[in-house]
Amino acid sequence: MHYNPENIEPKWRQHWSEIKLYKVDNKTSKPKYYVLDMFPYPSGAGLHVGHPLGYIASDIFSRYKRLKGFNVLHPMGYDAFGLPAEQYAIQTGVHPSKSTDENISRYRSQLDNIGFSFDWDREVKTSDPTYYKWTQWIFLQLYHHYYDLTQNKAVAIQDLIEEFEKNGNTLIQSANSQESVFSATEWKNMSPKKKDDILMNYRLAYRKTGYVNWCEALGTVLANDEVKDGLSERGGYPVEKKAMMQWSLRITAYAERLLNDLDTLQWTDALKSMQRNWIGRSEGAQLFFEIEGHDAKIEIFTTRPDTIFGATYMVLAPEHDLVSAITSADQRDAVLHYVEYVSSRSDIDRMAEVKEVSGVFTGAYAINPFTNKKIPVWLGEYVLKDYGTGAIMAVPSDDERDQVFATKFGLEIIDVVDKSEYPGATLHDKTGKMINSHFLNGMEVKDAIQLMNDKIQTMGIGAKKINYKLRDANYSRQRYWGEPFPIAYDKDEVAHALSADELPLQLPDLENFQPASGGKSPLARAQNWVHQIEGMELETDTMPGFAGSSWYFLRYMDAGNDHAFASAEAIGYWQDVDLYVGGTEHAVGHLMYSRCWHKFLYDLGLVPTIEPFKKLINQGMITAYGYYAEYLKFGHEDRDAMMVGNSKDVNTDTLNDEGINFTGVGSPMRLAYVYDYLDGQNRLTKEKFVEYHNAIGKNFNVIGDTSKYFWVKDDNGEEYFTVNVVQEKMSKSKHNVQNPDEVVSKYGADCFRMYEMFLGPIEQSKPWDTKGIDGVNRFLRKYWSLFYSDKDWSITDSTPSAEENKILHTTIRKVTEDIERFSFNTCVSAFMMCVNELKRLECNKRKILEPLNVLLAPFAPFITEELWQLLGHNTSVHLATYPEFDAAFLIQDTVEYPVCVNGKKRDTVHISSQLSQNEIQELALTMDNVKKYVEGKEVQKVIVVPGRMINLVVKE
RNA sequence: GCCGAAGUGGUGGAAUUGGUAGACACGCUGGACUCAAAAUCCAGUGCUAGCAAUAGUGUGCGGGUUCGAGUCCCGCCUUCGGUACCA
Repeated sequence: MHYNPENIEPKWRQHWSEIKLYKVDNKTSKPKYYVLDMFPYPSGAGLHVGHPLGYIASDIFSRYKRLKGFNVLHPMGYDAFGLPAEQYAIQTGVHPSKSTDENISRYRSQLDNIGFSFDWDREVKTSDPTYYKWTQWIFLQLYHHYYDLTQNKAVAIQDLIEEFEKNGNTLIQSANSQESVFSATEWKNMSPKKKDDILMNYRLAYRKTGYVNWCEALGTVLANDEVKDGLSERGGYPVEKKAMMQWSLRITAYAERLLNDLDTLQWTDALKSMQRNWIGRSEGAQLFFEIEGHDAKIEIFTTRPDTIFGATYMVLAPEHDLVSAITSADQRDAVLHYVEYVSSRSDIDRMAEVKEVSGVFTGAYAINPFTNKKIPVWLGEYVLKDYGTGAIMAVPSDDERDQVFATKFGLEIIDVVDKSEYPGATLHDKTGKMINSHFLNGMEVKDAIQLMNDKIQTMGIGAKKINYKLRDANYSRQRYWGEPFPIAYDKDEVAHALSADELPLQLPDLENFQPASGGKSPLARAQNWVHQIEGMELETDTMPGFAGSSWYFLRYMDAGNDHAFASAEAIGYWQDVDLYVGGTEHAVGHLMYSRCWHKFLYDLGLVPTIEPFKKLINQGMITAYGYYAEYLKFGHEDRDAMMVGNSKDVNTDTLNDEGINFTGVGSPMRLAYVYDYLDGQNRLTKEKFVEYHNAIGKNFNVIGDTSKYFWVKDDNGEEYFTVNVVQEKMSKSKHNVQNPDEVVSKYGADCFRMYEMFLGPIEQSKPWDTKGIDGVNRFLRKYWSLFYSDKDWSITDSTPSAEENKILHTTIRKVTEDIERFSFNTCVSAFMMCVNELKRLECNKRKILEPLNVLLAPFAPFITEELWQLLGHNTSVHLATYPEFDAAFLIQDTVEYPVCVNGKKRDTVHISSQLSQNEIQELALTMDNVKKYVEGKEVQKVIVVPGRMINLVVKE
């Protein structure tokens, strides 16, 4: 019998599903282990070969843990709310729930095909009302709580109201955005609207003004993703920042805990440092500057109060609240113009721009509280509204960006730190001696900072403060396909929460998914839905993508529960995620939000752990090759202005002779599926281009008219242009999605699984290529042939030789170690070496092959199950016991040593492992090849690394 | 710009703690089997020179530490991910 996955795999797939082999119980005496994959967004392109990379790794680990005797929770579900389904609905009229369900069923069949050990009874779908009921419920808890800094946890808003009734807000220590102070009496006399406004400033889920990308021409709010260079990606219309009342989550209340608890996690240092930098804690001083002729003060935050004598101007973010109030009449036009310009710029553009700074003078002057000098107040796009206070004191002598700004606009620069005693120190280093700074002169920077902090406090112009780069999360989206807020507003715009028994608040059915007028969510079109509560209007915005994904790992513990997001018993048993596998693209966003929600639920006593994900592995992306031809621009009346070719090929001298100017490069043109038409140097010849265009290119908007292209002639007179090959994300729009089904139908799921692992380290990104898959396929057939010689079953019960045992136990050790460190590619190599060697020995012994079969089962679940049954078992190999490693089989009596002279290998020698270092040394010196290099020279030193190598240090 | 990661043969990659660079595969070359092909098996394969033994050289670039550096340090380059409304 020959290995034939087409026969084996469907049979076991069906059998395992029938007997619910992977069903997991919440009650068992076994130790628990929770392995989680980041759940996918079910896109219309289907699952591509990149998705399963992490799933296969986690599946191998889950199966390994099961064989080791753990009760393993390994679930899967769908992050089903999202923008693409809504856009598809706008284009086609197909309801997002319908397209999402279709995509999900496709994903499901693709996942099933690969043989994962998911317990599908625990599947979750974030867009399911039985799921988002609990997303809404958690939102309500956030709404009903504030963060108490004395207890350092979330506390019920009711307690806060009682405190206000007793003391106003004079005593309470909390995370808030309330600016004014009020007494108990004042509180009691406030209108319900006023009370609601104040409570909003304390709630963990609260409303404030936020900025969105507004596209007037499309009448809609755009995601950052949909904006390119200040224009909408669709249509190329102008986009500007627009202020809107938005829900926010007060994640900043948890900043300190999010930072400190990173230390308890087994995550990579890279990931932790990304999170630390994202939180961006800095200690400094809050400081108020008076403005000449105005009552308002400018609040700034600085980590360098010591440099205040060098603060020669101030910069406000163009969106700063004070801008319109302080702008002088003669600067008004310039300021308005500048604010309009900046509103078209993304935060990334604003931060990334270093060469060309921009700014405008407001006409106002602030007073430097220490020099009492008038300093001009400018606007600059490099100051962001949401970072710090949205205003800075600029010290051009000690900050690079301030320096560039001051130089450009001719602003005064005063040196305040002398770094001459610290050669090599940069502006970023907090070192040096203070100069030109009155009472600070001669002090070290560190001491000066401390002194200034105290001084600011005693002068009453500010205070020591800790600032975080982390910002409160914007939680509103003007979209249809997301969780509705369980919030209704009365006629005074006072927010009222729905009660828990009114949940889920379901999405209304719609036929038109276009945004409603004024950039409102499509929900505003469902007027009956909006007004379903007498005298109230429901919130029409929906929650963002991260809402449902911030707690889904808890739902898997008890997926069907209708009384709680999960029962206390289930959560008590499963506790937290032991191993989380997912992409680095989620390194900050999703992981930060999940950690925050988890800590909030911890404060409420609903989860027992302070962190949700103990250990985390980042899987790399599988990318695809993309092929591009550059658009070249020419200036010549006889030719079209745009041609396609490659700027590398353009000889500008020749062009100029012909009277054609090469004027630059436009955005490149994608040549989908062009691979088969390229030659070895990635050149596309004119002849091949025509073939390509007729067969494929014309379907992908590739221009067919060859005269529009810039052709280069090679020595043989062949005309061509060069195609650039790049690695890029797989996506439907790029037509580069590789479907795993195709690979599975050709080679089988076992082969697909092992090949994905064989491609390389799990955490590395790599392009998809099936070039090497034959090697894995050969391995599986070779493995099968150990059990079958030709047609006949050949397993015997005879006793294994020492060599056979050594091969087996070497493999057990290697594979086990490598699974534990998530190095699955080297596991596959180890299996290959093992099978190569057993094949060489014609080994067909049960005592070797049976344990090997269990060892291989997590990687190749189908072939091992088939062979397990043929070996005479009547329960699944996946319920077997992991083979034990026995070191006794690996004892070696000789060791092979490389012998090096001055670090270069000159010979190797086999030495008994019993020999002493001295004996080894003497032996090495007698070797012919060594003598050659040592002769006539002085041997200064002999280094023997036991079991590793011998090095002779020789001097001329 | 800022934060994080990666860069090793023609290709994917291995080298776990500073100790034989290129394991395991793909591809390629030659051979066996075959009427032929597929499959399978055997041998070779970093680069340069040489019939060969062998020598030199070699882990993105430039320096450094060390008996010894792919691995550690300093300075760069390129690519990828994130940058707060893609998921």
